[in-house]
Amino acid sequence: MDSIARVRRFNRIVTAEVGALDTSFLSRGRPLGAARVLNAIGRGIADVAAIRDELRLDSGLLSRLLRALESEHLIELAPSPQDGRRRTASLTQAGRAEFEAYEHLSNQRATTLLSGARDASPLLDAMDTVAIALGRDRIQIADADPLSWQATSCLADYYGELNARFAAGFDVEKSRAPDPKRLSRPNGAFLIASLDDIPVGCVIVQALDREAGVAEVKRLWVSTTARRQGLAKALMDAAEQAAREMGFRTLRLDTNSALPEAAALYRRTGWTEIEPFNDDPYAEVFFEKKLSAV
Amino acid sequence: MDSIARVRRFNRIVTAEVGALDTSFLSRGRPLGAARVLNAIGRGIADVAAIRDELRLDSGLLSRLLRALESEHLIELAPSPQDGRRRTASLTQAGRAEFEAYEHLSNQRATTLLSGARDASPLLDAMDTVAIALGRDRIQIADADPLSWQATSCLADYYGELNARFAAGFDVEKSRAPDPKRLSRPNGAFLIASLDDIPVGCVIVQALDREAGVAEVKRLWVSTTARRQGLAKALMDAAEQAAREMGFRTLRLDTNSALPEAAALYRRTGWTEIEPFNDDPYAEVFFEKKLSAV
DNA sequence: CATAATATCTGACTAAAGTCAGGCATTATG
DNA sequence: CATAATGCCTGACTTTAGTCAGATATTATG
Repeated sequence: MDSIARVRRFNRIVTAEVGALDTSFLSRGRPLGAARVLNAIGRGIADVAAIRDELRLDSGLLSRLLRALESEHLIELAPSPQDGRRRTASLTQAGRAEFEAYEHLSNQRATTLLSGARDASPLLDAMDTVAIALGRDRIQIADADPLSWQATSCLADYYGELNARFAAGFDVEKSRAPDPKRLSRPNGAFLIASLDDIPVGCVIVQALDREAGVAEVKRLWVSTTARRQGLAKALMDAAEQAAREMGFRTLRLDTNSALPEAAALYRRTGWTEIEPFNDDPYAEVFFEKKLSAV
Repeated sequence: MDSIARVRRFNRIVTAEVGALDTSFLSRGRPLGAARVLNAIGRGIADVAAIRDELRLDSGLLSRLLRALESEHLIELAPSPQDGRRRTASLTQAGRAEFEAYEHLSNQRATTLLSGARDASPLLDAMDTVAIALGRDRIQIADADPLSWQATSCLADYYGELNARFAAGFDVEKSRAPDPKRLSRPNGAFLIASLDDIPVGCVIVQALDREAGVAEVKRLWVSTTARRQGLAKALMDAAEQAAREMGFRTLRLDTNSALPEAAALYRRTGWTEIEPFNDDPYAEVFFEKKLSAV
């Protein structure tokens, strides 16, 4: 079937649905513009310039919207302490309550949408796939706390996938699990790719031999909903960059033949196969890459 | 991860994308409202009341938008022949060209959107899944021409799935393929469930023994992107209804143990297992259902 | 310290969208 | 056939969104 027709059907149907989203923004008797500004402030966007940037509003228009919210006693405006020309907006108590009311409406809408399906998870996966494909350009890779929920959730998904892919399953206990304490710079890093705070992939860099300048790359994972977009490559590039920044000159990694696309990526990007450098029961193939200078 | 957060991320990202859709509607220097009306008329929505209904416009507002399009010589308005109070809109030649220009922009946008992905098909499947879940209530089941592209595409997908599911594959040639000539009422029917003209499932009813009032149900198929929403049940209900309307009192069908969810549905909905009634090589289990009166 | 640059606000606009009470034909109904 | 109902139109509004040229206050810079 024609793929353009499919995209357009998607647009048509989702436009109608998103129109309903606007009504939830309108249902509290406030114009859309004012509701959007209140929302941005509630989400922590405080500087007037930042709001203008986020919502792409004209300076004059935003000024008036802010005054309207101020006269409703929902927000307060104060000059920025750093720069007296700038102004910073914050929610009053009433404003916080109003913001929460909008949040509640949005959550309700999301719940209603899911409640129709007998099993929501294929729908959620499909939504993730679409959102990630459309928001591709906004995916950011950054250092993360290895104990954060984002990191934990990435690892859980990674282990789940290995368990499904390996003929004999995967048991974290048998594997050389990364030590959170060794995952902060300059000894290592837990890098997470995320879209709007939701993780879509990760990779770990961890010192193997500090003196020799050797580090190891582990836990390269990309969400099933974010694949085929070059994200694994971007994560590996970020890992190499992080390793260079921490002063490592050589990277090593091990992998398993049940993950052929990973090995293909390594071979494609300058890694060469080497002799085993550990006795991890799940490690079958070993790679090394010499890093060029920063 | 929190499913509500996932739905809201989807909404956020898709809203931005759909905003871009508006710009394509605006890029021809016509207000959005007028462009939407032109579009509706181009899509065949002719009656003024129908346009009002489709676009949820106020009678006065639409009247003005129509006049604006008329003064641009893009549309013509004429009283309806059936009812002199009603008016019917149609595109002039210039209007048709303008409509096509909008169509071209929309198609281009769809193409751009797809061009980012290395492999568009997971994205397209995800879009279908989302669109079908959101448009669930608008799915309609109707008789179709067995030679139409919709019917052909349903059967092709059905055969493809059997081929993937059966250990030994599936060869249409070996199966008792339905005869298009026997698929029009009162001898049979090819029912298709579709959303916005795009097929999402099908089922066939075909006479087995006219005198005895026995018909057969075949080719029950639901698109992978439309499953778990009760569509198979709706198609079977429609098939039973069609059979009743054509005067059949008994329905039979055969199925294969590689399709356990189908057999489960039949058992759940009043079908009972019977002795084989044909020698189709792919038929392993046979069912029958007596139809109650209309 | 004068001047330029920056950040926001104000006033005076316009365009687009939407609302609503009536008006005028046309059609349905007792 | 008179009356009611229907379908659309008109005029007179309001609200929302958006634009833009200054005004004002503050901060940076030579």
